[in-house]
Amino acid sequence: MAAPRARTRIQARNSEVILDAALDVFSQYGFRGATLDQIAERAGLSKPNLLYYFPSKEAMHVTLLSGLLDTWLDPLRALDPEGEPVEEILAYVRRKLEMSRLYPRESRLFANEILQGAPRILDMIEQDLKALVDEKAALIRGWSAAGRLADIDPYHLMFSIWATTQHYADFDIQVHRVLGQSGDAPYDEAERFLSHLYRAALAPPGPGAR
Amino acid sequence: MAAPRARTRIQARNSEVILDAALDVFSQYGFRGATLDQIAERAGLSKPNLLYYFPSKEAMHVTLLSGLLDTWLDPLRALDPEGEPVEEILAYVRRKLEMSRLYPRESRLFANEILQGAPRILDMIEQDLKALVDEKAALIRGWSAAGRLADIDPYHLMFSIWATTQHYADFDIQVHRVLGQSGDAPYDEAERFLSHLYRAALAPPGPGAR
DNA sequence: CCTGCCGCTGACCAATTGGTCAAACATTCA
DNA sequence: TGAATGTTTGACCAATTGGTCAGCGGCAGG
Repeated sequence: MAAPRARTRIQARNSEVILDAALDVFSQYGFRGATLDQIAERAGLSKPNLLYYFPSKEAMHVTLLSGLLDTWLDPLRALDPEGEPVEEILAYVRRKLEMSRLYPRESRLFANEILQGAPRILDMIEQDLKALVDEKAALIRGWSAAGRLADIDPYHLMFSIWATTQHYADFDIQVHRVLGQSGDAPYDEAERFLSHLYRAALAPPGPGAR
Repeated sequence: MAAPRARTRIQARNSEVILDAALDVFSQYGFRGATLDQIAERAGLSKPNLLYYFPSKEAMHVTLLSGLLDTWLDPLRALDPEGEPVEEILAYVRRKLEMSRLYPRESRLFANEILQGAPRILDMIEQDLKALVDEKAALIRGWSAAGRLADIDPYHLMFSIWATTQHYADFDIQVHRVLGQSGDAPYDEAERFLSHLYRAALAPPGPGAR
């Protein structure tokens, strides 16, 4: 998911191995709780070797985070002003849920960063994220005003979509234990549930609503 | 919120001061990322003094967590089988949102623990939490079967309620930055939004639905 | 006023932390 | 093949970590 700079084959491979291991550890323990020894062990490399590829622990963390927010927002960017409002938002929910299913570690890395006060991505949140959200919020408000969507707060709609979809990645242990299931089964159920939830809440108050 | 054992006045006061400081630090950095020095500084006590009241860092964490899950489930326990289904669930959402507003640190402590794999509360989740959720899920299914509630998966309904309400505590930095607001204002908007969301999704398919 | 316990602390400890470095080893390419 | 370049590591370092301990102060009850 992250694409490190690399000049040689070995650099490309090892940078990736390191970032993958770092993602494992950072996403579980957060930046402060992670140790280079843990990352080194999981990467199958020596600690000094990690520091041959990255100048510091923080550099690994920044590398992981910097690419993340961008990828994370792709599903929202894809919200199409030309599409049918309810279906567009439902498709967004599905894309977001798919992100949680495919990239749970990235979701947890992000959650950990926010929980710790977002020290390294506060700027990005206030700039890029806010700008995109404002844009899409205006779009959704337009849909509502045109009667093509229920009259709903677009910001809190997005918060709820983020919360419900990321929940399956961030709290997956709880989800699996409560359901007594394992694997990806919860995601299929979640998709059906969330489709119902948002379809019902977003349906426009048609002139002669059935 | 937590009630430490205490024999003398000083013990009662200092135990509470320590747990309050520990909650600050643990909820932000997680168990591994938290340090006794941080807790000591925030509590205004010396590090050895902390360890006079608690035998170890882990003991503080366990003390905080042990009381937490119980309190955390109170809103769900209060779901009344005798009540009107839709209003009962909406009241549950409001209680849960109120918990996030009043106890955001506790919410984050819990989130951190789950993110790290719930090493200290997995048992509680599989026992107490699962039992309560199963019970209430059966109740909700009954309501649906009786046509008093939409036919909806009760487990994922609860997941979505947890996710959306706790989001305002766990991701509050993001929420505030995106909204460009501060203080409790988001909570009032959230209550209106979530009421609409769940009312729409839970409304039973009445025989002659209006 | 003295005795005894509770509360508190400075000094200390071993283990772990992120990070350095010189030297050894491997690869590439002329 | 050999020199230059790229890769790896053991040994090491200072700082920080969670935790110990002997002793000191202060308050309470006799």
